[in-house]
Amino acid sequence: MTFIINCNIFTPPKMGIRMSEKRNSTGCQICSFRVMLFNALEEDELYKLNACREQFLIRRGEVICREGEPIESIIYVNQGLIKLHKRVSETRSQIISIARPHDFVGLLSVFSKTKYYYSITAIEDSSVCFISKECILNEIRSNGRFALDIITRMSRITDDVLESKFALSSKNLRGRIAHILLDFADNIYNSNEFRLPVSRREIAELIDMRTENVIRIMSEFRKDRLIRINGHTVEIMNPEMLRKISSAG
Amino acid sequence: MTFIINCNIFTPPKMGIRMSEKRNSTGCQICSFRVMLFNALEEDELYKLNACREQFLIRRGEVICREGEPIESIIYVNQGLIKLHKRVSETRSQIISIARPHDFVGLLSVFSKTKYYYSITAIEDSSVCFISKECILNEIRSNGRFALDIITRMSRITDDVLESKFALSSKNLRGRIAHILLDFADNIYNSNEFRLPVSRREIAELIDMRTENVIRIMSEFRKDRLIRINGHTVEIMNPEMLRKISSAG
DNA sequence: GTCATTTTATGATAATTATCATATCAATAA
DNA sequence: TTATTGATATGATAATTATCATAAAATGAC
Repeated sequence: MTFIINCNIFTPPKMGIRMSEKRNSTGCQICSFRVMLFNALEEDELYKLNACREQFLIRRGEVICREGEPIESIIYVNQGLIKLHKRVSETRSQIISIARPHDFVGLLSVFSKTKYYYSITAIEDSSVCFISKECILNEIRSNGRFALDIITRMSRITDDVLESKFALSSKNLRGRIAHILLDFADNIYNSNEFRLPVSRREIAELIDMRTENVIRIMSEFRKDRLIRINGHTVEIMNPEMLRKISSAG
Repeated sequence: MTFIINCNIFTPPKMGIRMSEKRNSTGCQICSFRVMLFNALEEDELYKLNACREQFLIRRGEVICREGEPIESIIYVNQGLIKLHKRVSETRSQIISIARPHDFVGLLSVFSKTKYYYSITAIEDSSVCFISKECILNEIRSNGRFALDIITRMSRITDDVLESKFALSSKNLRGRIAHILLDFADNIYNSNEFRLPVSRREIAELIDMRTENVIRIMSEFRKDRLIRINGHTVEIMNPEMLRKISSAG
């Protein structure tokens, strides 16, 4: 519990699960983070890093870390979706990215900065691991294979954010909506039917649009039978056309 | 010369300078890349990495690497300015970033990808060092302090690109011009008077605008006495107002 | 279940930005 | 030096997007 004090987790009662059996093979199986590290670490290194790790259940809407807070952990998503977001003005925010299962939460700036320049909030009920940044830095210093693995994995996250951002900036509004719907379908849910985890406002914040226009264009897509909307569930009916709209954008 | 074959450098005659005296202290002084590494490497590691390095003079406008080419080097700028750019359509390109002296050229994707997803071109006559990616990866594997240094330095570049991109996307057109002029003044030239190294079209590609609007707004800023333009030289006459325009964006 | 707040939906209007057109100037190559 | 191309400049118009307004539906707290 030593590092968790510096991160504001609000909901009492805390539903944290302390991994009390550090060598328990049952724990080993259910924790994808541990599995992920398996290749780059020796058993004792795995043990050492695991000792710096805490796993928590986070409720939908809970703020995990706020902009300006010191970065003392690397956060990994076992389950759920997490948004990185930044306030732009009194009334506007941007969502930088959505971290999905088996992603690290955050960008590589966690290594070059001491404070978060964004906030982190759970979009849906999630299970995350907090790993002490200091422990990771120590491991990097003494294990180059681990260093490379971390660079590769975390740079992939940052790359995706960057590529998506550049792609979106050359699209018109319809192209952006098409892009984000296809992203959800192809990269998060692997299905053309999914429960949209974010509101129209959050979509707007993710793709740099006004909420009204998100609402409007999704209605239009529904009217044109490109998608079907039933409550929070969206089904893509015409993926080819959506792809065309996205790339023409 | 073994790794340079895989990167298209076109201009004959090649003005490359081969660092023939690998332990020559004169060479050590003029190469900022070598100075940069000093803290993280032992002498023999420095020697080893230096053996994988080639320094070149690149002419303004020369393409250093093209989108789709394999990534086999890490590129470092000793002198000059280098743009990372990507074609969006037949007629449109985006400039991802401009690398300045003492920067690495490229993003952290060089570690997670095998091919460049952007092209690299010299904006002005430049001196760059190509360091074999394989050598760097080997060094990372065996030297955690170096790994950490590389992560930190290269992630800073990627961070800057990301932060700038997000900042720009919430600004209007005037705010973007103000932002980029201040960026040149504060972060590249450290002076309110500088020779603009890029055309209006390139500025447009850098900040997601149409060329005509870049021209128009710079003319307007000149008419309003916020800047003075004389040939390629720009002088910021009213930095406070530019800052206000940039943040109001 | 009630109530307050937020979200979704739609219409109208205003502002911003892109596109098209024309002309002049500057840079480059032969 | 000359011809060509690209860059800069400006005007007019069209398209896109934001903003403002109103209303209905959904959500969350008590």
